[in-house]
Amino acid sequence: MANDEKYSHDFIREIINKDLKTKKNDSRVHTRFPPEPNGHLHVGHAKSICLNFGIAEEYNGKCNLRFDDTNPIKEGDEYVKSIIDDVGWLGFDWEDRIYYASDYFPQMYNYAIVLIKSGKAYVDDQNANEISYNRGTVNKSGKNSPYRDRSIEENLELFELMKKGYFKDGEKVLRAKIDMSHPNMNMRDPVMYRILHAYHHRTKDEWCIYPMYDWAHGLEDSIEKITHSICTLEFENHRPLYDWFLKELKIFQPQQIEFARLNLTYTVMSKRMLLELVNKNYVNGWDDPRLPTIKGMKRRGYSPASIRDFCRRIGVAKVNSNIPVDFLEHCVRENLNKTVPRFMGVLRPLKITIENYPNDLIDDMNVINNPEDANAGIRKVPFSKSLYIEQDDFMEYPSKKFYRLAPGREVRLVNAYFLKCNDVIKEGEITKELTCTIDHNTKGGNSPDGRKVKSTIHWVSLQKAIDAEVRLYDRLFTIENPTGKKGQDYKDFINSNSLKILKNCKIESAVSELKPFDRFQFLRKGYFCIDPDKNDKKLVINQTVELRDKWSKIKNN
RNA sequence: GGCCCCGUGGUGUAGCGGUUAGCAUAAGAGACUCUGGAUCUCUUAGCGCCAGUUCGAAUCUGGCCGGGGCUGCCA
Repeated sequence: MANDEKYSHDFIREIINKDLKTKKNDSRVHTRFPPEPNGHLHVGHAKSICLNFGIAEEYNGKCNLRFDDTNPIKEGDEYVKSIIDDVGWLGFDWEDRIYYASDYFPQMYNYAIVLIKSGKAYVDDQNANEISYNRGTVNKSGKNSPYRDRSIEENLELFELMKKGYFKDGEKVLRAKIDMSHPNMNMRDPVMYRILHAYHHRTKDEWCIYPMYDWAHGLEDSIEKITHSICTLEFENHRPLYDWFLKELKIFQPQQIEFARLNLTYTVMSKRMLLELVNKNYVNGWDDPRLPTIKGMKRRGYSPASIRDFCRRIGVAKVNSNIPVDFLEHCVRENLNKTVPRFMGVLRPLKITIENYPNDLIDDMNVINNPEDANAGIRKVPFSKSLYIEQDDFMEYPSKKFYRLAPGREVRLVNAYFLKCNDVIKEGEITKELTCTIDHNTKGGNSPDGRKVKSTIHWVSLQKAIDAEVRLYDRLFTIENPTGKKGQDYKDFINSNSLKILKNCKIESAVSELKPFDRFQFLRKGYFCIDPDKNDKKLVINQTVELRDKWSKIKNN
């Protein structure tokens, strides 16, 4: 199965294939997704989620959802809930395997005692500044702590007192005894435990010492018998330490594998910046559709399938890359095109009156729901003497390449009639209304005489249209890499026009039946979804992404 | 100055000693179309550099150049 053509062949799967061949780990494949519950998930996490859960699926293995909650100061329950929601929404199943690093605190403590007893760990009384100073620099080796050679008995006693709360925050730490002149800074007697008299979202006040990432993470993986511990590139230099702890303890040793995290153009992905954008109200909350958060993408109308497809298609490697956000949008369009129904909505309405149509007649037209899906069927859409069409679909003095409606010109109203514009009613420079006629022989959209029109436009009955607020989103930043300009704050590049609200949109009434997060296409305009702000009085619609638009290129060239 | 990682079309990836260097996307041209959408066809475009090993190198070796990371009691 693992060798099947349909699966991608990245370097991680290559390692797994080799391990399977040599029957390493009894041919088990067991991964994990280990978020810290200190923020909301974003599309970068989605890449990791798809990788870890995807690999487990492909190899008939398992993937755990594990909260790496070793720092009570930053972490909280609300994030745990949010992460669980998001991973589930993306379409992955951890079955009963939802774990917390904090559940392993007692075991970690015991392992620390093992290390102390073997002379490989010691309690250090230096403060944070001293430790930092004595660690040296990348070019200068560090200095041994004056407390480095305490007796095992003293270390045991002190460590126990640390745990019992005899010391204040920062007064002591437990350190691994490795090598203060190691060329890898991580190996210069790294801190294993710090004292934090802080309330933990799960263990409450049970602990006042908390394990550091490097000490904890390998233990978590080992305890869960993870076979392949996949993380991002910045942990490459931590791998020797990861291995060192497990080897000293002589316990199960997973293999840490590092890959390049996802970067997307025109956005930021760091938790710190995302938090700042939210807290300082540059956006409206964690689920703002302009944000690359999972919640933002959900509200924007991105489907889980399209995000999964995107993550699969960008591949996984060790080169730092910056993926064009257009590619994400391409994946979204491709998925939505095939799966989502079409409706008609006029975003910027222009009234037209059909002179040769009965005043009171409202006739139902048969309109195709989705030309990409033969099973989607048709629906009835009311047609009447007065209609709204899109302002963009009319030009009084058409430019050369424009072939929509213009005075004297004929176009087709989708699934309705051929329409000809006769007069333009203006107030000053502004076009207020068009008077038109239809060819009654073209009902349904085709002419029996076989004549063609250049263009087909959408429409909504004036009497039957419903009003809606439509929110249009543009990229949040004005440059591809907002964090890449040295000396400049990423906030300097925030796009002040990233949100446009259209309040006077005229929508086909069937859209009012849709529920929040339902996705659809407004014919010829783009993909949209119902915003959760929708209520009985107000219909709110988000633009997910525009359709590809050749005309705008022609127009602007 | 130390240590670690990485260099294949514009972008993202495949390649595992012999391939017309594949795929996707972007760009350009055309066909088709009741969405200037979708679909289809074609075109442009790539192995960082220099040596070495070999009958043969994107692939193996060395050097160079370029990019990224590492000096939290964060993860």
